[in-house]
Amino acid sequence: MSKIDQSTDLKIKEAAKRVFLEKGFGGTTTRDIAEHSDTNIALVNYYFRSKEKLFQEIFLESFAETFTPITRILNDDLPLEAKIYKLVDNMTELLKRDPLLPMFVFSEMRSENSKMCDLVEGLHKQEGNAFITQLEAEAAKGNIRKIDFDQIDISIMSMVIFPFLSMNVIKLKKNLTTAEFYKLMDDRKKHIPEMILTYLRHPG
Amino acid sequence: MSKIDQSTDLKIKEAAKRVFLEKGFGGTTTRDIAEHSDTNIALVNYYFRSKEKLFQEIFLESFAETFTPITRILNDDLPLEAKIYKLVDNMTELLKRDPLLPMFVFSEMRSENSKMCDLVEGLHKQEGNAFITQLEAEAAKGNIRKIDFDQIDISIMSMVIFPFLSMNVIKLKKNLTTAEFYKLMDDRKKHIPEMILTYLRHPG
DNA sequence: GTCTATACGGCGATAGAC
DNA sequence: GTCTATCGCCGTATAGAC
Repeated sequence: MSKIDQSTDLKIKEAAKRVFLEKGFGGTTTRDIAEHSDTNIALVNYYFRSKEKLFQEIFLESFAETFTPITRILNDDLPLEAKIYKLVDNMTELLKRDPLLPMFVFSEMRSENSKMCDLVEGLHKQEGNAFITQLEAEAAKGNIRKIDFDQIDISIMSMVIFPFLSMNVIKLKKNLTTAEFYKLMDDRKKHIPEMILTYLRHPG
Repeated sequence: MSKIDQSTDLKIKEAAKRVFLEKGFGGTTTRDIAEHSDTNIALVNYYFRSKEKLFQEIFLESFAETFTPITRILNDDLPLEAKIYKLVDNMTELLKRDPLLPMFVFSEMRSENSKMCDLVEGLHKQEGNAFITQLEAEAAKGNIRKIDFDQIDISIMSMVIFPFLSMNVIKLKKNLTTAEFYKLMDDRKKHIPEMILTYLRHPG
């Protein structure tokens, strides 16, 4: 289907996603969405009943879009080293395509009593974490040091995702163009796994 | 000065900061601020002329509050290992006191053409980075491996700050209370420097 | 399904009394 | 400096014609 004559509801949803990702729920108006989708306010409400409903739909999709690839790779049947390289590579590519995605998700979950927290809570009640299990198995075999592997989990996600959240600060501080920033992110595909693996393999 | 009878402008500013940090600019109303400061809308506008002006004042202070401690420690005259430990420790304590600070700063700078980006740009035009210089000196002496040290800079900040940005997601995923989460953050005061130093000292 | 017109409330901001 | 009352605008949402 061509981008021009796609169905109205899809046109609205895609425009809404763009605007919500940039400005968040509070900063976005239904008028914004109507204009960006080349429709009008009445149509937005016709298809999605309210700004709130439209937002929730997009938020949940964005949340899944952010975390499904991670979960999938973490549960893949791959040797530790390959898994870490693959995880960092895939996540980085995802974030390069959609750099505003994590800021959108996290900033809408900033408040502990945010509706989004409740919304997400229903989704994934501990869908298991094969990665932690795998690390523990390697540690039992004596291949890596034995530590609290939640820290490793958190550290990998931090090093991959945070630079995109703080993209504008980094660009200002280090005086980078967008292209240079992305180059730096590409270099991290080697840097991050090397750091993690060096640490894990080094005797505690 | 007691918290009860502090000056009106301060009362408003502190309340505004609390509300802005939780809900951002778009999610906050002048009425919110008036209620939380136990005053009224007229007074808010009397002291700060507009919601926008009040916000900018608070944003700039929050930005400084976030990055001044970092810059100060990075420019301290300390051996590498001690500097990294101190940096991680101080930052973690700052974030435990004020966990919403980084989300506030980064989410208001999410858009490349955000007014906040321009505002910040005027502040610190490359105030020098003694930390990178120090790393390069150590590398020249052969004490640590020679790499792009911007990556180290970014990785440390990521590992310290990101967990607080994603606090609510982590708490959901790992089923943690706030106290347990903070305990995890305390443990990172050892984990992060160990990871960084192990990597740096390991021959490339 | 799509549009125009409009209802209705909440928003930021100010006027004017005290 | 502080308050009440109010203005004018813009937000979401809907009614009703086509």
